[in-house]
Amino acid sequence: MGSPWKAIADDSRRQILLMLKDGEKTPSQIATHFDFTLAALSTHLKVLRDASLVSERKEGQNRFYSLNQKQSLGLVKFFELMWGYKLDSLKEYVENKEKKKTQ
Amino acid sequence: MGSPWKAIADDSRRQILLMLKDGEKTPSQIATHFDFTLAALSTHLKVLRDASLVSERKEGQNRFYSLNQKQSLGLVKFFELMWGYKLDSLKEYVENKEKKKTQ
DNA sequence: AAACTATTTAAATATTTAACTAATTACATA
DNA sequence: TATGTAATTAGTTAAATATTTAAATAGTTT
Repeated sequence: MGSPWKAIADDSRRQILLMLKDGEKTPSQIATHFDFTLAALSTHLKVLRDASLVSERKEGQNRFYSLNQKQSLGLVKFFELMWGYKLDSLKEYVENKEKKKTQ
Repeated sequence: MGSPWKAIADDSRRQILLMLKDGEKTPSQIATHFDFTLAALSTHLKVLRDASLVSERKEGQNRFYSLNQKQSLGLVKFFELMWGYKLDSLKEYVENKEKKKTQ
């Protein structure tokens, strides 16, 4: 499996992930938002797939890509680890954001 | 400022960050845990510094590096964004972990 | 001041990565 | 079956990155 950290390090690939948060999309749909070729996008999708950050579903001549949330949750584990298993910082951060939202 | 995503994409640099979670360390101390040279470590630290993931404190002939938590919290914002501002997944994840800890 | 210690910076090299064009695969439809 | 469409794979090139050795900087000690 490819490194999810390397996968997520690229600006375009992070944009792709954000693009998928509202539901699955085909490479052609995603490609319209970028300047580079479909071939380049295809390689980006491969990197994300190899890192298990996205899943691919085939339907006829189309392929649908969607977020694979589990793997990205795994990345948060690192931050958790970095903050000493305490989780306090992360939790406070999350709850703070939540307050802001409901204000 | 350098990209914190690129900074954190490297395995060695993530290890360095974890090494710092218990408190500040000098480059020489950190270097003992790696196979590469002190010069290589110095460049890794520069990348982390440029990404504001660590801070440097000078004292005599030593330099002490420490975690800069604020910036790494910023990275979590991306995951939050990816999960649709809902925060539910992240929150559930955090609380789940917390439960496990106290079990 | 000379020698030593801690660390960074510079220059060179090797590896990895991102992008392109062109070719290929796979499916759909006329 | 020929043509079109969707997407990937291959081969190439250019740029970025990681590492090394050697030199430089800065502070300490004798």
